[in-house]
Amino acid sequence: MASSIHDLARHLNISIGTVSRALNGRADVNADTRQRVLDAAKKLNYSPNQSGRSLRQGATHSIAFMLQPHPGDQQYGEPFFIPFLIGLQGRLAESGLDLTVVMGAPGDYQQERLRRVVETRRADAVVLAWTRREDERIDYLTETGFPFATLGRSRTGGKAYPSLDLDFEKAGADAVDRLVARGHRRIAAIRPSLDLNFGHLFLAGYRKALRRHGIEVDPALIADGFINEAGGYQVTPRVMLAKDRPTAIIYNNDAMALGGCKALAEMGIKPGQDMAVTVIVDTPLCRYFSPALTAFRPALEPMGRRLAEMLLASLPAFAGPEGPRIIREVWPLELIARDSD
Amino acid sequence: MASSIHDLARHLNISIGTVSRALNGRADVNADTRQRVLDAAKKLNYSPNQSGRSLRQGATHSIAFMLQPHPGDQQYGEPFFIPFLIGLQGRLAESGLDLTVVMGAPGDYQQERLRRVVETRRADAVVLAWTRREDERIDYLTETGFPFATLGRSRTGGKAYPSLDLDFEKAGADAVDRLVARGHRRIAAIRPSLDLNFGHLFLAGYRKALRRHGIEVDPALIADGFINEAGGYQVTPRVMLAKDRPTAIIYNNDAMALGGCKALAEMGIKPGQDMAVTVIVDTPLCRYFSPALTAFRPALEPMGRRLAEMLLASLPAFAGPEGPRIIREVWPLELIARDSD
DNA sequence: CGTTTTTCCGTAAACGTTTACGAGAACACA
DNA sequence: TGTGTTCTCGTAAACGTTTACGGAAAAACG
Repeated sequence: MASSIHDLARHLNISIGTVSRALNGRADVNADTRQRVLDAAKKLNYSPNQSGRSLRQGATHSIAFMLQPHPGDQQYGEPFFIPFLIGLQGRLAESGLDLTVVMGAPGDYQQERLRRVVETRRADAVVLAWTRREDERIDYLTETGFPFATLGRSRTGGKAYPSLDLDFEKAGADAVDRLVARGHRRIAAIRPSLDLNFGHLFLAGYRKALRRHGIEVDPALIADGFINEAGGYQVTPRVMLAKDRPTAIIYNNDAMALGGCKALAEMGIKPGQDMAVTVIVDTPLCRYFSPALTAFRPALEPMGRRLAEMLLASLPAFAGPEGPRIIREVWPLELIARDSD
Repeated sequence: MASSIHDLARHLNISIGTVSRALNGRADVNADTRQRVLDAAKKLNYSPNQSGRSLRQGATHSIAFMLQPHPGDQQYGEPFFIPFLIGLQGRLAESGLDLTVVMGAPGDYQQERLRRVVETRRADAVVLAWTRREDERIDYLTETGFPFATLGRSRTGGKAYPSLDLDFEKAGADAVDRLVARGHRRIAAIRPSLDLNFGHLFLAGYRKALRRHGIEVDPALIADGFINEAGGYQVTPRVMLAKDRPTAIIYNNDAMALGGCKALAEMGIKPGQDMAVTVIVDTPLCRYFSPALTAFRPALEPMGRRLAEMLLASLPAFAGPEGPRIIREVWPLELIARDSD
């Protein structure tokens, strides 16, 4: 069916070794025979069997991205990644690497799936997202020495791996600054209840900024819930019960903000009018919601490209002459002012 | 580093053949030795090298989904797929198959990428989406005999492959019926200008329903544009120029509807008030837009599961005792009435 | 006890590549 | 002519599996 390197060799009356060398552009092959090999390859529609190559070289030439839907979050969490993935695959393709997204079922925190990818050597490296403060995936990968990079930081105990994250701390502080400048002093913060690292960072920035403005941090104004619409809907009433009601709410997440606005509406409170609402991570939904939600926007596609470069730099096979390097970066979020605050 | 079947064999003082047989559950191996092998495998943390297996068996045990961002459509088209992919991978996993999403750059219509997947035998089958009326990918796959299934139909000249599609024709007709019942007679239709098959189906249903109601089809009320927000924004004014203005617009696509609503707003026309707006394929954006858009919703996750089953039934290695079967199905879209019409 | 069957396992080939090694031919140089 | 160098290519091993085949040992049978 599909032609192998043997067919090619037989057809040209030449040894398979020479064919392989010609195809792979090695120096020790006559320019003339190389051309003949290339022509024949095109004619016979030959392309090398990936399993064969991988087996021999011990490399798959593909990078795995672990995509992990959150439970009940089928709609929101992942669109976020598409532009990122476009950037990632674009850069990887330039280095001859494929990007394969390995899907998991919602819920299981992909530890098992990750093991499979690593142990069966389906990829040369993996890219992780939704990093947690304590992330067993990172522990596992560093232990086994399998190459990886993360979108998002973690609380790493001195482990070194390429990572690119957004400056959620600064965004949290910026959000507070902006609200204070507009006269607010009772500012609530709502974030996901999971151990997701960006939730912690956001809250740290929020706290720091409040203190800087001489505003006491009121625990009654801080809450967390499921990272989806239902979570925002459930948890918003809680901060509204504070004896001194908030006049502004910062949501860490678009889905939670949407659920929160629904809860506010049911209390007769109009976002952008009776209540300032800010979202940390912008998505298309923020833009089209009514009122349009003020949000902080990441540059997802460039981030994808950049993380690919960082990962490549850490791989011996792709690193420059100076050898592998580990890079970590934190990128800013851009404020997009809209109508909700 | 990673343990191979040889390590296992050496450790147990047994031949690799026996180890392999034990691991693969073949009958001709003593129950006792099998247990010893399994224990050792767990202890040495052994798992088979995928490249080795694939090479020997001629099968990769993975299915590829070709994800193709549309140009300028980084935000809208793909979230659509996530629930579908969840269903797809869920069912495939039950049969021991991995789902890998191969990303393409926006723009190139993935013919080249598809070739690579097929020729380098990176997957045992592929799943296509965004089928066109004339689809060269389908031609290519049927010619080469590579197994595949499609989300969406095509104008197949007698070619047989598993496919699952939504009943866009009926949705188009239903949309018209509903608008007519609400007193509209000047109904516009806006769809993507690409050769995407669902655009044709939608329009056919639209036309048929109009005729059934004795309403003449006015070409001035039919337009197409880029399948993104800018496209909807650009093309909407065109139908508004008809001498007899429409009182309702059906959009084939959420992004185009959003752009269209923006155009309408700039003309001082309020969707849901001065103009009925209906969208064929529902997404979260439709729900959160203001006014919330009436739309037709697909059951994406079950569709994913179903298409996986259909694909499996067409693969000799997975088909039941009756042998491979080719199935095609068309699923209904459910009307979600909201505020825009 | 001899013969047949069954059970279990080792041997080795095969999948399609890449690559270290060596050898023959051509060439350069003295 | 003899020696050393450079080009080019063939040979064969290796990557980690699976599996057809055959054979030894054990069991069953008469």
